[in-house]
Amino acid sequence: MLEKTFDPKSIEPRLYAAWEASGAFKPSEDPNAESFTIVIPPPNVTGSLHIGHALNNTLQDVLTRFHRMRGKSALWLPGTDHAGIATQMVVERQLAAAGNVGRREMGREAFVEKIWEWKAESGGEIVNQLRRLGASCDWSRERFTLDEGLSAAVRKVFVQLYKQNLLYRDKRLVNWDPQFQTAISDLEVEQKEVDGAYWHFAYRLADGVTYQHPVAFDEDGKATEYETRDFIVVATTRPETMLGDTAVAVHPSDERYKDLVGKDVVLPIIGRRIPIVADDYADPTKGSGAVKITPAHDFNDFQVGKRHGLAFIDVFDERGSTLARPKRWVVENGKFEPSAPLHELPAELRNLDRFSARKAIVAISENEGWLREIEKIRHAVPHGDRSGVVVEPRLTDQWYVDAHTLAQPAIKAVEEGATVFEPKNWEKTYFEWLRNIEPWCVSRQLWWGHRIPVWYGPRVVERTETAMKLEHLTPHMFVAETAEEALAEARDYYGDERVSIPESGLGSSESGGNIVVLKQDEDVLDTWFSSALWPFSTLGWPDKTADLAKFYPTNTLVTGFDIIFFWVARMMMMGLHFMGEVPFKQVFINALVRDEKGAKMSKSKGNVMDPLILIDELGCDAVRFTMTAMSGQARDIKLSKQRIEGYRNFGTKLWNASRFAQMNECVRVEGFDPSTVKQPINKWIRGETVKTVTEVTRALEAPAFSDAADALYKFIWNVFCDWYVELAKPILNGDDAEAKAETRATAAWALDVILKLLHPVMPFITEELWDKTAEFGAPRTGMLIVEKWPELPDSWIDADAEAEIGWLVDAVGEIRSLRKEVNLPAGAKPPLTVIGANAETKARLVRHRDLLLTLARLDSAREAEAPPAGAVPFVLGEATGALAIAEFIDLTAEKARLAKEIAGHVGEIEKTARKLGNPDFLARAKEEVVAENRERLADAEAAKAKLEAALARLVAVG
RNA sequence: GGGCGGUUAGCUCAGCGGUAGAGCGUCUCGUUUACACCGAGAGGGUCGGGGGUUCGAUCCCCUCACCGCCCACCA
Repeated sequence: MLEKTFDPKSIEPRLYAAWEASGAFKPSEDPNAESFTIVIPPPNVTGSLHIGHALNNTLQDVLTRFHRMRGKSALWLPGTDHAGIATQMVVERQLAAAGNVGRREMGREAFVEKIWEWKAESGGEIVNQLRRLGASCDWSRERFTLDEGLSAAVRKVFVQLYKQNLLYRDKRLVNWDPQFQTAISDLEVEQKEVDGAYWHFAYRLADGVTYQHPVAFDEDGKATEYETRDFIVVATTRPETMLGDTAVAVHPSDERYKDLVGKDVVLPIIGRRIPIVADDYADPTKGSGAVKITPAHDFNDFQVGKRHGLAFIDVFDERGSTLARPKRWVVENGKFEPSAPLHELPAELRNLDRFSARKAIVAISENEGWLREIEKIRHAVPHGDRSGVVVEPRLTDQWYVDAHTLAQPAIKAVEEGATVFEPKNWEKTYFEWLRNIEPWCVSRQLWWGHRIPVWYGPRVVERTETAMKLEHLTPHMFVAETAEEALAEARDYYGDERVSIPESGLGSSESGGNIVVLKQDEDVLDTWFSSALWPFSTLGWPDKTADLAKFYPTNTLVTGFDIIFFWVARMMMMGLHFMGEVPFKQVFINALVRDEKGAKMSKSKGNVMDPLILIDELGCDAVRFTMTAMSGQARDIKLSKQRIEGYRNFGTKLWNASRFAQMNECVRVEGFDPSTVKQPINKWIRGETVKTVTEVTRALEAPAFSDAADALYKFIWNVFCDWYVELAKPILNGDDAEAKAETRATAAWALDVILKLLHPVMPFITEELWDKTAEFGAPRTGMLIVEKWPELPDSWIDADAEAEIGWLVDAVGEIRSLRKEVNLPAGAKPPLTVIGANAETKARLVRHRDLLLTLARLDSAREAEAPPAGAVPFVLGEATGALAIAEFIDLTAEKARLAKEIAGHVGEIEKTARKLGNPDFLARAKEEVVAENRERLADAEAAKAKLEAALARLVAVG
């Protein structure tokens, strides 16, 4: 016998182990089976399962289990992401906490080794947590983005893109994170509103130049008063960069400064002369109309600097602290050339962090009298999304991917429907970003990641037969998939064997024996560079593997909208470029889980709900059902524990229905054919089951997860438990052996279908019941996880049975409702009389007398010509039902009840009649709608007549 | 500044052209041997405001208000 409740805690680990051991998670080898593939959005190795993962992975598992049961060769490919910055950060923090020396003191090799150690110890945590969620991933295919295979794929992609001119090295401004001391991409920059100010500075004009500047205006905005100025006012939000100013720009059409273009100003503090240039970038309506230009510290100024051939002066080091000697570049022939710094910073401004430098410069400006005004403002300032510190635009050499070129096929594929987003409106977001895409900076100055496969050696500038002249300042690059290949290329380039790569142990290590020593690029690649290859690198690319042939392109990608740019778009670009086919046919965008107040869950807010704790408390199935039910198409999900409890109860309900079946010997009958059943309730539940199979199948195909959850919930609870089980009781307790046997078999059959349909969403409880119910009846041939998905014929829906059971359900409902309204004690069992019944109703009354008596708690049910005295009437189809409850009736209350009900019908009659009286409605509305309204009117009138007759009798008696 | 969502019962959300739905919560009743993690019943909404299209609008269009998110920019 089943226990009274389901105990998830003891069952989940056992079943999961059994599934895994059975090989059920592996795709079937059946060569005729169509494939169904999902690649997991690889969680960070540092991560632990949060509620967003729970949602995302539940949906993937529902799909995988569904398609597996449908006979597909279903592969859900799992893995984790090395997550460059995040992991490096975590390990660095741990080392510090353990009192270790810092990463720099430790050195690159030792530090990376530490990370690997850490990964081996605790990196797999999230993978075990996915198991707790019931994820039916094929763990034998698990991948990690830094695996040798995936690393080879990364190198191949890098080299190919380079050779195709789609990847290049360039010096330009990047978003620099001074905390991590690395470049980051545009996407990793977050704009945050902060309090700031415009500092208005007066820069003195050189050579004693003066001009007339308007200071008062009339109503039309015309200047009425001028003052003579020997300075020009510029405003800035970043005073600390002024030491790198190389110009002041004014708009070419700005009358105020027309005569100053071409003149110089003297940069305060330093005393350096910088030109006033005319450039459209300067906006005459903003500030003073003149803007200081710092080409090495601002993206707009960078462009201005290039247009005017200005020098680029970088005043900060990699930490964002002031340099003693600012670095200076000039552009020659379109290339940045280092150039000698023109000056040093005054001693008191050296080696200050950005924020101290700002304070110091503002203080100086105030003391020296060139600070004109401080205007407080609130403005958006770029921050590193990981570090949270203010990002610094910085002039560095980095590797860039020509995203614009790669984006075009990715745009086209979605336009043409090769890949479809669900919900579709996310395509707009996708297009918007891809159509305005900027070059993608893929190099990172980190240690944890894929090392850039580029080696540098000196450039040959002159070659004679006996000697060559080498130049080291602008090195030659050897871009190759391996050190060996780079070495070979280099030997070819130098025409000499005496080349080595010491860190790879390649080439002669004899000191002095080499004429050239190559050095590999220090940087690593953006984590998303390797993630972009995920759908094919995990399947074995660049090798032409069987997996790749079978499982690419994948079917559905399930992910959050927050990584459409980071990941989805980039996989599209890389997949199309290297595979020639989209990486997935459908992108299902799931919502973001928020707390019950709608706030994003975050550790700092302390509102996180830990899915593992919820699984412990309420069971995995309950959490999964909640995720499935709430994954509608809204943008965010507000999760509350109560909701999960509700679905835990749902599981218990099913458990108890099975228990009921067991107690009543509803065991599976081998070879049972539902099409042969005779009992109306069995025909009816058979049809309801078919409808549910159809609906759940449709919903999971779409996928429309919440529709599936909804259909399952309603069928199992409101149809099977609330009605079928109740309707079956009299037969199961009765003497009709044949009907009893049929009902037992039908109940067992329907439950089996339920278990199958519910399995993708609630795998544990269904598998457990599948197993337990096999202890009786016919044995199972295998586990539910690999059971065939039900396919039932529509012909099993029986309209007559449906109508008949519908009538019964209505009758019971009417009587129950009535009993409450007249406050009939629960124990009272009045007789029911039905007046004016047609032949069918009379027959039903006989057939279902037992059920009516039980479910509506009646003493008797019979058909009669006239109602007994003191009976309370209700409408029952074409007939009138009456409960003889004279002793309980409050005559006044009963009159009021009838009057209220009649009024309801009158209202409806008026409304419907008005509609039907409208010639336009009759002429233009659809026929069915008109017919429906006519019927509604007739029904309402009939009901009203019956109740009026009853009321008349009541008045006569009273 | 550009874009995308949202505004429906106390709460969380479905519905998206033909008489307003669910779950939870609330209220009433219930020892009917599957289940109190239950059963039965009830109450509760001028579907954010205003226009328009239509025979008919919660649903389509316009507009306003508020809330949320994304992108871009601001010397």
